[in-house]
Amino acid sequence: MEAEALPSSSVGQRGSQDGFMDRQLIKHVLKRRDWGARVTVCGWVRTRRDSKGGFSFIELNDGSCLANLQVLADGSLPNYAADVPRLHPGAAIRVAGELRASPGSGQALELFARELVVFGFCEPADYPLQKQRISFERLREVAHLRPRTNTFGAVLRVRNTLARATHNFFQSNDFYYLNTPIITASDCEGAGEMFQVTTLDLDALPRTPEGRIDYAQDFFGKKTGLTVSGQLEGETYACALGRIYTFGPTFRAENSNTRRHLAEFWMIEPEAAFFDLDDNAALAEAYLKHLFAAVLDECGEDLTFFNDRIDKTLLDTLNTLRASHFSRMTYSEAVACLEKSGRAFEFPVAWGAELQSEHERYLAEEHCKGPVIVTDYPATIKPFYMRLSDDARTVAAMDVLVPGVGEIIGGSQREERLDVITARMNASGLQVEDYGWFLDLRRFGSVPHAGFGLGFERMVQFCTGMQNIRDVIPFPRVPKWAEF
RNA sequence: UCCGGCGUAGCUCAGUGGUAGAGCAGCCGGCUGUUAACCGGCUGGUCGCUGGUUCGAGCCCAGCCGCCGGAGCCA
Repeated sequence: MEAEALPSSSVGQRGSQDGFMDRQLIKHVLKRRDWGARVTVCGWVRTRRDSKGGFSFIELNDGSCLANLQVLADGSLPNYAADVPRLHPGAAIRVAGELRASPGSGQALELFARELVVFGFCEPADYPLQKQRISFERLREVAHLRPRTNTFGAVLRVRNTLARATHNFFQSNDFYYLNTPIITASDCEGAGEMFQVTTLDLDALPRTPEGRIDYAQDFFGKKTGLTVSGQLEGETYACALGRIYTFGPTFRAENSNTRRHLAEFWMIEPEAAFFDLDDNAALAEAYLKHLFAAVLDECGEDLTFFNDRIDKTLLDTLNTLRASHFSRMTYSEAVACLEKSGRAFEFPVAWGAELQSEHERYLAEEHCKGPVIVTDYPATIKPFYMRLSDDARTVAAMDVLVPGVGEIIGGSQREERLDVITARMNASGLQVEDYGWFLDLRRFGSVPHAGFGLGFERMVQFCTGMQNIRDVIPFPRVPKWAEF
């Protein structure tokens, strides 16, 4: 092989004319078939296999896709003997070379290295990610390194596609992206416990003459916390601009220890004026199906990986759902269905009681065998802001239940009648004066409107088959865990 | 928070009262256009912590800590 001089790539040096354009991402390189072309890639070594014939195979991954690029490094490299034997999993390198058809069976092409530069070696004795299988539980303890694994790289790529598809869907349906506050004094009733935000000295709390904590001296002059929902603020913009959606972090200080709860998670909350419950359900269904289609169309390689390694039914499920019609039933119909099921549930089924997890699971996983939208819940088990129906027993609530994950969406048509909502607030023991601005929406030009909240991580779970929600968010926050 | 399970080598796990084991990883050697590479050897442990029972505890008991699953709360 003739030693042809290649222009030295500038990564890690200054003064490049082309900037980042002078090296390629592996996902693009893997599609090329222009043998002999000069290519420069940068990435992390996944594994190395040596031939005593004087050359080595290096599996290189740069995160741009699941697949690795096979690099062939041989003795014509001046630093072959010095550097290549030290390239253990995790080492970071740049390779410039020529594309070649691979004679081996596992890959169509390989990069024959003409230049190999090591950015950083990776000592195997200390590096947690070796070639052996590692449990997800263990990987949570090395959350700064787990994105270098196949699974977590794939999760992030799917998550990214879901985020982009969320914006695409709402933007193309004329919803405005609205940023609602992270710190708020309004507690969206029924949504959960709030994390308190304060600058008060906890060792020397100021007190009022009555002995209570004097929040007038706190940073905001009142008691504040991290948002549990942007809904109330979202309604204000929906009742002005028509259609909005939020997509931001949400915080719940519940001591929830399950595979589908986080203390910090991301939620998408569309809110639309002139929408009734049926519009709301139609929006939810269209949105979910848009997301299924997006990951199927854009994340095929990653979904195939999840289908092979995590959940054998994933691709079938998503393909079926993208073109399906979601089941719909009222709460009353759901109760009747559960009663007729002949199942011995741990918790009794009765009209007026909450649907338990086992009930929701039966409806989604066995009766409907797919997503189901349950509507018109008893007013007594839902928050004050949901619209009271004419029967005065139910509210225009809606939950979307999906197999495996459970409740992925909760929403409602909002109560737009001032007299009705104040009566319900009083009945719930809420101080009407605390919600003045919220009630103004019902006082001035009130309109029917509706919205819902979708738990983003639950959607990522559903689209990847990942069992534990802590593995679909980069840095999970749960009780007793806030590392990284 | 409640119920259940688990905690042993860097990782994944076996070991049910009598001198701590395997596979993988690592290191050394061999072999090979390899691809979860393979073959031989070597290295590697305060058995989560504290206390108790016992001649003797990884194993039995109690408390604590942590993790996992289920429930509740919810997205």
